[in-house]
Amino acid sequence: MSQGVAMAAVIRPLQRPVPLRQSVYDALIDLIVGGELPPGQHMVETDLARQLGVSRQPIREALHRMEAEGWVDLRPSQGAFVHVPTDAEVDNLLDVRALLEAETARLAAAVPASAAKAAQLARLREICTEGQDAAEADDFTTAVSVNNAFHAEIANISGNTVLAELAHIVGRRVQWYYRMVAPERGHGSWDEHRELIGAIETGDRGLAQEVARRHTERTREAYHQPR
Amino acid sequence: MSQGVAMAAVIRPLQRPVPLRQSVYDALIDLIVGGELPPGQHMVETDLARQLGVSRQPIREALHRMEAEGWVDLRPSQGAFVHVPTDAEVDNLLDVRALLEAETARLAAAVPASAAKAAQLARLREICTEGQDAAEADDFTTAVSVNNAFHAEIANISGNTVLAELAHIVGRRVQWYYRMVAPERGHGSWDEHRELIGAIETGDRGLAQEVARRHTERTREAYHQPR
DNA sequence: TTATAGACGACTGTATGCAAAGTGCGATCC
DNA sequence: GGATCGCACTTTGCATACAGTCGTCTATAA
Repeated sequence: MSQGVAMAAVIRPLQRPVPLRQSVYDALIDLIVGGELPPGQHMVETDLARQLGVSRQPIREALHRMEAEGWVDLRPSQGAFVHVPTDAEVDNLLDVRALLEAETARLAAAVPASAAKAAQLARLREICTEGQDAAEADDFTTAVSVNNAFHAEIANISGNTVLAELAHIVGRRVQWYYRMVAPERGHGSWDEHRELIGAIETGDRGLAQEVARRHTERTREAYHQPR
Repeated sequence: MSQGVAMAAVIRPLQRPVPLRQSVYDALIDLIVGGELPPGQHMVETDLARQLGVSRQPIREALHRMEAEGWVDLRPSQGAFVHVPTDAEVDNLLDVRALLEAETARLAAAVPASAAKAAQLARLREICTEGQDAAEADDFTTAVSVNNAFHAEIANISGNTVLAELAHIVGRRVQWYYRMVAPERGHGSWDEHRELIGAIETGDRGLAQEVARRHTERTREAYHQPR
């Protein structure tokens, strides 16, 4: 059967020009996570615009999105301030993350075995190896991004996109908070990650849920450790 | 003890001038939930601006926030379209809501009894009565808002503000989807609500969690009912 | 010296303008 | 008659301009 376009299977929606607001959004989050913009900092639109070489408009749009995701607080007629997390809020956020990650893992374990799932599991193992390498090399930056990729992949397997998005947003904020108190090392518990993969592979929902929850709890302990 | 300002306990941060974008945001959500803007509808900034009597700027800002919360899809250089939920996505969202509401209820049940909690429980019962009245009067609009108030109050009791916010956002979207398929009646299961209150009051975490989950599951059944 | 009123400066909120990208329609050619 | 190319219109993306508000600093009076 001939089609108007050859190789239709390979053609994808192709990447439209990335809006400036998106780049600005990414840049600002990096600045916050990286610590250049400390909590409580007043983010003056004009300054940011000049520094990033754009007008105030994309800056504002990025800030609004960041407010919706909890990165900044927007006080009317005063502008944007980097969000200052209280201890109680960090606890709350960790609770939520535990909840979301556990459910994600449970759903992923519930997915019946298939060729697609096998491929995703293989990808998970691959990510694990990368993470371990980064951890051993004390490469914190890639360790973080690899960790994100790991959880994103599990969310992928689970098949619940809504849950995946929420987990992603919450996860990034947790990483930010975590980095503020322990900037020097990632929680390189890649063995736990492997255990989780196993639980997902064998389809043991309860175990997957439990392992994920325990894993998240460890972050809380690390956070509350006396420093 | 005399203070510079009398009645300090009553004074609150006071309401700063509400930005236009906020009003626009509320108005647009009402339009979507109310069905004036059907899913897939192209929301032209200029038209909305003229209809609401403001410039394009506040419209854009509201649209960006609405995208972050899943109300509209923003296609680059094409504009905003009212989000079209797929059946799979509705299921996903219902799963997430079940998860969030159940956890909220569990946390609320875990809060130790106190004068403050007693007052909140009383408020819950009050809301229940209002809801039942509205349901019996077939006043769907207030029934919905009362239902929202009910869940918001439980989230309040739970003390986890992060969870509360998430539950609120997800809950509103569920109500929208639900209303699209069953515009004529609310799910007036106020007896279940009362059962939930009881579980929270006696501090039975497991029961509270279970009741909340069951309650949410009923929504799913109603949604998938052949129509 | 302290408290208060006034004015100045800075920043946000809103509106408008301009250029580029996209879409749809019509003319044209096979 | 059908498909394709090109043009014009629509709409967004970004920039700029203006007005209102808030915070602060200073000068003045008690």
